[in-house]
Amino acid sequence: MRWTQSLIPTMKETPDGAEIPSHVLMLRAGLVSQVMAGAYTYLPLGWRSLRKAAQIVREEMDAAGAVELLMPAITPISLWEQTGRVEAFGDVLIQFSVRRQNRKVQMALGPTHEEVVTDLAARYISSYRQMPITLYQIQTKFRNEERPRFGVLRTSEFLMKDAYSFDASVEDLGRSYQKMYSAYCRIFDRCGLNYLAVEAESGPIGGDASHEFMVPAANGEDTVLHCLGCGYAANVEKAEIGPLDCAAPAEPLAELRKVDTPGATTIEQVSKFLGCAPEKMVKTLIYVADGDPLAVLVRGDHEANEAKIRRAVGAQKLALADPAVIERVTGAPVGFAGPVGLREKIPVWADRAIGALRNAVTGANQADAHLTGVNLERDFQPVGFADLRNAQHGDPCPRCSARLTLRHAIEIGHVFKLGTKYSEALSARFLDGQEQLRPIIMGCYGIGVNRILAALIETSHDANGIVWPVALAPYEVFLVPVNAADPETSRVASQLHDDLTALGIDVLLDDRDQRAGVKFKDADLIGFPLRVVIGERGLKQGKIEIKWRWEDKAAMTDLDGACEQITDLVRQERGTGARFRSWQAARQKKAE
RNA sequence: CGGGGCGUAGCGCAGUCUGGCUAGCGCAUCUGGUUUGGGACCAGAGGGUCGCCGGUUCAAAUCCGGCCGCCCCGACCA
Repeated sequence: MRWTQSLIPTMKETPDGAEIPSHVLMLRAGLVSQVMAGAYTYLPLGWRSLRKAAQIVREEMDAAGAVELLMPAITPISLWEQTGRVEAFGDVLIQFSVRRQNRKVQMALGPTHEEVVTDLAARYISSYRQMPITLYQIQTKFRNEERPRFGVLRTSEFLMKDAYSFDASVEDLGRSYQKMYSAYCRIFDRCGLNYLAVEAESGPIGGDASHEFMVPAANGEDTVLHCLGCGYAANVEKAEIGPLDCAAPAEPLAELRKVDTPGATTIEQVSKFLGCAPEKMVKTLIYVADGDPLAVLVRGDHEANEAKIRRAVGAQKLALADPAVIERVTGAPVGFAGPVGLREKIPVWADRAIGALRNAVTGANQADAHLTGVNLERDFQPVGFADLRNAQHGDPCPRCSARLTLRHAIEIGHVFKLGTKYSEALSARFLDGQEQLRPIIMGCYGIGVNRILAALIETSHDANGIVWPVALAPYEVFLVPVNAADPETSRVASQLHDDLTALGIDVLLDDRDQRAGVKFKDADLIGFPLRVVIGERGLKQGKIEIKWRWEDKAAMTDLDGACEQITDLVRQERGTGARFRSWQAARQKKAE
């Protein structure tokens, strides 16, 4: 391809509104163009990279034994009604209706395809002999994001690989799941991503039933806890907390005292008002679990974790109580709840860290008042202690007790054991070997293909621009004729372009009538892995220049045989990405 | 949906507070010339419903009201 025949609108300046590196660089390098909030055109270069990512996904899914199909993006609303997900998705589901003759047909744009694929399975899978089978597609998904942001990281329309496994037993599901897990590792390895497979909040099957694939990045929306000691990694919603030092400090018990705290309803306000640290305070949260109110105590500087609470109290449904309920059970408006005296009215659960508090500050269950000198046993006694909070940076690892590291990350993939939720709702049943009719056991597996690009750029750029691995680069080789007006330069460049292209190398020839500096800047900005420069000086000695994007120095090589040499280099790097990886590793080491 | 910011040429911005010359600058584009290894230089040219609607005024990019759009923080996120 020649530059002048493509559409590559690179920009010198950062467009107004773009902040994070991936967004800035994708716009500046002419990969994407924004159409509206949350919707982007993939320009020729961006589309090439996106297709390469999709192709890697496709190859590895095929290798793992999954079969590709394509389901429609428009779906009948009735399918979503059957599984109750019209309500579950709410405004995220993009619904619309069309007129057909004398009736209206209600539809939704697919945000994911469990319903459609399960309906398909219900029609065609009726025997255990047809399983295991895993179906997948690479398709545009639609979700009406409340607030699209971060460039292509959170958009209302995105390319997703979604796969669904169908098994006759939980054991078989485990094998299907493991195959997908391994395929994901190969996919992200091939894409040159530094990722973590983290434990995520699991579904109905429990155990290690869900993993998210995360790329640690400063701008990631997710939070993961990672143990550098043993490798344990989990989403903050899932992360367990190791044994804590629960011995109460050797501080004498203070007198229980009520103090006026007018208008101070938050931990921050009370902390400021009374001059006490948040970690000396008890946050009392009133929840409603399956219809019954209960209180949860966590330390002032901790965050309650609803999934852990739900598990601890054995509730199906759990939500923070509304103000009316809070006022009824505590006798005070929101912001003044405390454990003292609450036990007589509702069950009180405490996070384990509460056990180590001495002379704490809590709400007084009375408007504009708090209690100081509050102590466990003397003043209140929970019905139980459990791990009820989100893990924090520095908390002990549940496996090895080393300290957990908190990192922000971009979620690029998710594997999940679904169980029978959808097969039961949509009557996808099969006959087993004992002639019993049973619901199919499912798993689902998603990859955000756009996010592969964004995550890569977010973690692989320098001051000059993107640094692509060969696997994802829009073009593998960038040919720069220094002076396009020089006939010999242009002849050699053109020949090299044709020869490399014929050998199956993705090459872009910068045939613009521009000064060399402009071309070099764009080469670095877009980040083509291998830059080949053809200049008059070198040509006089029969030499051209070759440089990897991630290296500082260029190497001169004989024009004679250059085509083969370039082809070899690209092919090696295609296979292993070894050069890219070692640059990444060196860079990471430097950063630490 | 709460809080904040922004909207002027393809892109980045100044001008708005304190209303008044023909709405300006840099980049990009076009023409001619000189250049040609890290975003060249000279001369000239084209390109604008100042987000939209309404109001105030002799006069509105500028003041007032409403709306729309974009970005950031928060809430939400199968």
